[in-house]
Amino acid sequence: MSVNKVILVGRLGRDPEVRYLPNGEAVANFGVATSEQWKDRNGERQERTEWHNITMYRRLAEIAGQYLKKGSQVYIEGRIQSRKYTGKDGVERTAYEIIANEMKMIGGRDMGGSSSDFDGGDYAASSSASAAPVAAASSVPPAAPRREVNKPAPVVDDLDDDIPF
Amino acid sequence: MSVNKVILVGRLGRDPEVRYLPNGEAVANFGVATSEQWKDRNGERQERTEWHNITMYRRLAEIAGQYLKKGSQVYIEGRIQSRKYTGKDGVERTAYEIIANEMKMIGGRDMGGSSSDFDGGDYAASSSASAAPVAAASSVPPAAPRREVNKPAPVVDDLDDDIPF
Amino acid sequence: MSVNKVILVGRLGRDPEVRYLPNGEAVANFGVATSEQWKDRNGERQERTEWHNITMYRRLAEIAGQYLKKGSQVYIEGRIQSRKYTGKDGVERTAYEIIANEMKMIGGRDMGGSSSDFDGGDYAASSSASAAPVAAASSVPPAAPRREVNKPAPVVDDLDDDIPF
Amino acid sequence: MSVNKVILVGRLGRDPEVRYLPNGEAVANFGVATSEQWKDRNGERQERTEWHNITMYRRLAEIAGQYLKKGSQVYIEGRIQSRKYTGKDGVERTAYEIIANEMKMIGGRDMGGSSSDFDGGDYAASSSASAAPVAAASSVPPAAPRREVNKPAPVVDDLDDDIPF
DNA sequence: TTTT
DNA sequence: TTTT
Repeated sequence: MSVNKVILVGRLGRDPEVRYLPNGEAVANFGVATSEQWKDRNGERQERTEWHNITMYRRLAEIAGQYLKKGSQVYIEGRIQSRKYTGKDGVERTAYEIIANEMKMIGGRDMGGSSSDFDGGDYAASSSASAAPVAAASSVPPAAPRREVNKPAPVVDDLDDDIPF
Repeated sequence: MSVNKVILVGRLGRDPEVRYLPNGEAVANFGVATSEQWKDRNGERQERTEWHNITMYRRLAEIAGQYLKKGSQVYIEGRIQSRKYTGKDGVERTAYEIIANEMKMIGGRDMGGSSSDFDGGDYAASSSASAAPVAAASSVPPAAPRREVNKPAPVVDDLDDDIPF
Repeated sequence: MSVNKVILVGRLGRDPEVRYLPNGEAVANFGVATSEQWKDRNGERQERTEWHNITMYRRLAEIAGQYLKKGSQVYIEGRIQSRKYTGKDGVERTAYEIIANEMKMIGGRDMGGSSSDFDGGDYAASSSASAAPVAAASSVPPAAPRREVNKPAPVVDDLDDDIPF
Repeated sequence: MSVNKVILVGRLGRDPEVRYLPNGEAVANFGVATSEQWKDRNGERQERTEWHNITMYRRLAEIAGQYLKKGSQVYIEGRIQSRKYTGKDGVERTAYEIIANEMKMIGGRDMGGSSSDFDGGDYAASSSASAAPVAAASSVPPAAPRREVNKPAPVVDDLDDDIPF
């Protein structure tokens, strides 16, 4: 028995990148920034920003592609997952990402999200999605040449690229 | 405004490693395993274990050093923090760790933890600890040659080693 | 957009009480204790126990009925929900309960739970369960004369009793 | 060992009510609404709103009094606590409230909160506050005749009123 | 009592 | 790469 839970509230650095697995399942990737402020011992205001790589599958991925935009503020629940990969430089590294199983749009108004088609909402991964991790390949982030996003999202044959995030 | 929160329940893979910063502050590092089970599309039982690198400071670090052992089951609350470092091979990598601000011992009994001196308990990082991240150096995990643990923990002069975790 | 999330780790005060709605859906009710200890300003050790009324539906309810027992340690995730009811004394009161959507058995071994048939596990409410609250009546806790539990659980016609929890 | 944690994101129904204990400690009370939407079996859109009674102490209470307003969107972390009281009608009831130990203002802009003096921020209860529950009396909500709020908050002699929330 |  |  164990628990591996992450709760984030932050903003997207870019529009989500949505891709499709050979079996038709959608996969969305995007970064979410959280930042903390504090005063150091000299009383100086400090800030530190952390970028979280988010991965969503299926319906959640599709919703992200439709409604989330660069700058959108989101509440995300998920789990931490690490993954080994070999970079173009032939070096093995470990990437970590948050596999989301729940997402809620925050703040609403129109920052990142056209209020005309949508005004806030919350979504959960299908039960099976949350229980059954998809094959490793599916959680590999987009390759070097970025493609169009939120558009006629291309069906890709192989997500097994060598560059993470 | 943002939220960066992690909740874990899992077991330690080793005894915690406790070190001391030049200013006398304790820093504890240890790994916690969480695992998930699921059935794949062929109905085969699958399991995946994730190892989380935990970092604790100050009082929480000292308590970890005193009461946690390899195999101990713990509840941990903290935040995700990443950190760039250059390995011995000269390659730059990013490590992620969980900076804990709360810890509770679970299950008790005698698996990992002598019930004679202690029977469960919960601890929170001092408010300032949670608000003010210590200098980056302090969150660097132990160097290659492992030292004694939970013992007359040595005061180290420099935590700026080049190997993470 | 809003978030209403509760995370509990505690022990059951009794075996779960499982009942069935007219439509065949299972409903489980049980109390979980959490306690906090602290030292008051006189340095005296204080303790306070809180009892949480847990409600589970469907598969989660059935699993609770099968595997949870008085004394079992559980991790529960859910939401807070209040409910007005009128007691036998004709007085209206408000009860609050935790509608669980995830449950994990902790600690294992044999305290509350026969390790022969089971060794820990985690369960999530079906997506629809979490999305669609059942009619108010279904969340009403068992009436005064306690019935058999974890057994050939009786199909009840009406859960609209007037005593909460 | 146990965990009793609540995470809420919602909006204040009214300005916080801040009072002071005889010892000078501030206590803030306010309601936060969370709501869930779902479609029932007839495909009809349903909504249910839950009101959570929030209690904050000390610095957190003062910050709430200063920066939170009716309509403000907040992230709150705390624990569930119940409390018995006898109403004016002589009937004993149990009230539940969320004792907050962390609060973050969300969304910013000017809905509920003058962006001139403040633009988002996060606050944690002092460590001692979170560890040591204040005397029961202190968590009793405001009595019938509402007093001024967010103003020269009066020092009250006794919070032992008989009406909760 | 909030908000969309 | 976000935002205040």
